[in-house]
Order: sequence, then C-alpha cells, then structure tokens
Amino acid sequence: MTSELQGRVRPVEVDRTSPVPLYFQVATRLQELIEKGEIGVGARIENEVDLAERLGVSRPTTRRAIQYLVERGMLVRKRGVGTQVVHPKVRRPVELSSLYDDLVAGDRAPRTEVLRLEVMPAPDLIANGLEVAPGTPVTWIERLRYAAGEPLALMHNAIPIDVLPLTREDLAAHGLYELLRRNGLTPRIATQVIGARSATSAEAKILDEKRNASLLTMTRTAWDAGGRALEYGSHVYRASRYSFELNLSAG
Amino acid sequence: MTSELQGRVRPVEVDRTSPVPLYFQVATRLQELIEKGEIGVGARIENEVDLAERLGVSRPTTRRAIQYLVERGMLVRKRGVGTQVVHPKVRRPVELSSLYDDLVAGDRAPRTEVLRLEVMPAPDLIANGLEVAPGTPVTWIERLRYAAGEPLALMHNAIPIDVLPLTREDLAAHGLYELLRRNGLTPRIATQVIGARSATSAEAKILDEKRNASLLTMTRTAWDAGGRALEYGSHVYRASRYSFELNLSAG
DNA sequence: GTCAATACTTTGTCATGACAAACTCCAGGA
DNA sequence: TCCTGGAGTTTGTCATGACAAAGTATTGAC
Repeated sequence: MTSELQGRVRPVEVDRTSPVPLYFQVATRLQELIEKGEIGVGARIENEVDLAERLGVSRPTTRRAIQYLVERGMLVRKRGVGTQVVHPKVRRPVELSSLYDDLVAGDRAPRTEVLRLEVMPAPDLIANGLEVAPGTPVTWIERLRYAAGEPLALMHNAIPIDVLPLTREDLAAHGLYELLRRNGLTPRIATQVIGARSATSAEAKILDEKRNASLLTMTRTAWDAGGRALEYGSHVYRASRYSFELNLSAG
Repeated sequence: MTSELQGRVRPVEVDRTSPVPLYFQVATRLQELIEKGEIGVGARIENEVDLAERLGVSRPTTRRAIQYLVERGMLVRKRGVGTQVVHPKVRRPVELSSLYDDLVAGDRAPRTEVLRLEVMPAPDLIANGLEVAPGTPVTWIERLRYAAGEPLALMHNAIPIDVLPLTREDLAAHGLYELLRRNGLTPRIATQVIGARSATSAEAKILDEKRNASLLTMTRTAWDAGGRALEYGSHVYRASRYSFELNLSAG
C-alpha cells in the first residue's frame, strides 16, 4: 500500500460559458492545488478516467490538461501506475524575459540610461545575427542598466527598423521586451551564447569595476512566432552582481 | 496569391506494423523533408485534414505530429491560414547534455583526468543543491577535462551513492551523463546557474591560465523523471575556450 | 513459503465526428 | 476608390469509443 493522499481533489469545476478552453481551466486548477500544497509532493492524483468523469469533461481534455503540467515538470506519468506530483512549483522551461522584467520582479529598482540611439545599416556581424541582409537599416541602442542604484550591465541591441520605432523616453522607462510586447511582438524563440571575459578599461570605468574584472557576456537573437528576427543583443554584465539562472527540461 | 510551394509533400507513408507511434513516424518524416529543404522556409505544408487523408491516418494523429514540430520551433501554425516552415532545423528547447557529449559531438577529442573520487557525507551546500538531508552519503568527484590537448574545465560533482556506484576507470573513459544513462538514469529536469569570476591562483595553475583570468562558472542540479536528484555539479570553465549556447523557446 | 501465471489498473495511441474561431479573399455597395 | 459583409479555408477545441502496453496486485501451483 503506497501511502498517498489520493482521491479527494475536491472542487475542480469547469465553466463551459467561459472562453477559456476547458483543458486550460482544468490545468490551472490542478496547478493551484499543487502549488498550495493541497496535493503534496509524491501524492498520486486521480486517474484520468475518473477525473474526467467527475469533472464532466472527456478524457482527451483531462489528458491534455495533465500533459500541460507534465511538460512543465510538476507531474510525472507512468503507464500502469498513475500520475504523481514531483515538484510543487512550475519549473518553467526557460525564461525568455528581459533583464528589466527580472529586476522589476525581484524588486531591485532598475533604471536605464540610454547612451546611444541611432538608425544605421546593419554591419555584417549584426546582419548575420539577425539573419537579414547586410545593410538592412536597424535601430542601434546602447544602454546602461542600473539595479539598486549600481550599474549592472552594459547592453547593445539592434532592432530592424520595420519591427518597431523606438525613442529614448520609452527605452529609459521600460525594458526592451516590454516595448516589443506592447506592440504585439512576442519573442518566442531565441538563441543565446553566454560567456565571460575581462573588462576593458572603458567597460570597467562605466560599470564601476576594477580593470580586468570578470564580466559575463551574452549575445542573443530573438524571433517571434512567425520566424521574424526581432532583436539582436550583445551585453556584458558585472559578474560580481549577476548570474543567469536556467531551468531546463529535456525529453 | 502568396507564392509558396504548397502541396506535393510526396512520399510520406506510415508503417502500421511498426511499434513506433504513427504520430511520431509522421513527425519524423516531415522533419526530414524540412531539414533536407524539400519543404523550404516560408512554404506552407498541406493542411491537416488533407494530409491526414492522404496518409491514411486520423486528423488528431496528424495534428499531434505537427504539434511536435511546432514545439521544436520548426513550424508555425495560424488559424485560418495554415502551417508554415519557419526554421529548417530543430531548435532544441535546451540541451541537457554533458560537456563530454558536446565535445565528442564537436570532434574536440575530450580527455578526463580524475583528481579525486571518494564517498563522503553531503555538506550543507551540496545537500541543499540535491534537496536531500545533510549528511546523506554522496560520491564526490573532482575531474579535469581536456579538449584538443588543453585543459578546459575543472569539474566538481556530487552523486548520491544509491544513484550509481562510480569508478575512476569509468569516469576517465566516459562522461558522467553517459554513465548515468547507461544505468537507466535519464536526467529530465535541471536548474543551472551560470556566472563568472576570476581564477584563484590554484585554478589558474591547473587550467593553464594567467592569474585572475576570467572563468565561467556553472552549478547545476539534475533530476530524473521521477523527481529524484541525480547529480549536483559545480564547475569552472576557461572563458577563453568555452561558452554556453542555448536555444530557448517560450510559450 | 516462493515463484510464476493471471487479473486488474492506468496511461498511451488512434479513429471518427462535430462545431467554433480566426483569417483570407472576393463581391457588392456607398 | 474604399470598405463592408459574407463565403470559404484552416486550425482550435471537445466528445465518444476502442484497444494496446506497462505496471501492480493477487492467486495458485509446487
């Protein structure tokens, strides 16, 4: 007898008048129950068939809801056994958010200084990163990002001009990704390279570090769902103040 | 008239005697066609209904195959429009592989020197990383990894002893993840932190770098599908020779 | 008592059918 | 000419039904 709290997942109900898909309603409700600990780690949830019947939805719908949570690393399914909770919070596959969003979320009072903002034809390196023809006009941005009053990162970006017009005011007040999203542009896929190197004297000065201090470097290209390149970025971060956290999940 | 090469995706056929699921057969076949360029970037693939009918499978099966490729970033679907190729190769969500595997794949002739191998009770830091009780016995490993004859990384790992027994010979000849997989242990979920710092003099010496050279640091905990912690690692890489590449995809 | 065969449970795969929602395109009217 | 409305296309969601495969538990033979 594997002692688990099975059964009684109580008030999971669906609203058929809502425009929110049923499978998503079920997934969200289950996720809440797990995050609140009402279904503890290691506990088995009801089997698909019973759960479907109790909720008054079909088994494929229930299955899809569970699958959604399995992909996020909360649940594990085993044929012949059942579905178990393995982790109480969502392990997001990987955040595709901007530094600014992360800092706001972490309550670290970000501030942005726009050092440069101009339109120029893309040089080869950038055109290559964006997968566009060399010479394509892009907005070139250099920004200094502060957190909690201290400089944190020196950021360089190129955005094709037909993607989004940008102003100093916008960039000073908001993160780049926030501006993209606000214009209906959602980054979906990105390739990143993360490395490290010593600061040049110019970088050390602007970031308030010693010469040769270690910096984290990150270059990224981001595309939207339609495969259009939205952004190329080449950034350096003070390694003493910043690191990347990633949650990976692999099939 | 959006000029695209539509139609004629020719010989996609399924084998119902195979134990490989039909949806996976279809997905694999489509992926091949796209990777080979027989369906070019920007081209629309056949709509689900027709494709299903032509292959003699049901629409849900076809849908699942397409969904599989959508999640990998090759295809994009739009309601009322169709399904388009946006990228000719799979953008894997993120590789959960070991350095050794990567080096082998990159033909960089890896070699491993085992500096230390012992069983010890987990100190707090490691127990915390593995999410086990402090004092739980773990195998502690220190390895120096070479690529192309040069030192590349200094690697520290802790593996709970009930996960896997390890020998110097195994570790010298194989990557840790390969050893795990060989024993039926598949890392599924991991959390990583990537940062940078300057080399200590001991690290500089062993890695053949100058003092204060920049190093990339990575700490990782990996779990299997059952939520069991398999491995905790804390590694330093020569930033002059190594960087992390990530492909992200976010919903 | 131990071990192997059997029954049962639970998830995995697949088919068929139906309607809804988002988008494109064309025709018709202002 | 512009733009509005509707028809057509294509993906999104959901239901029902069926069988297969992989575990677990039970039963029965030795």
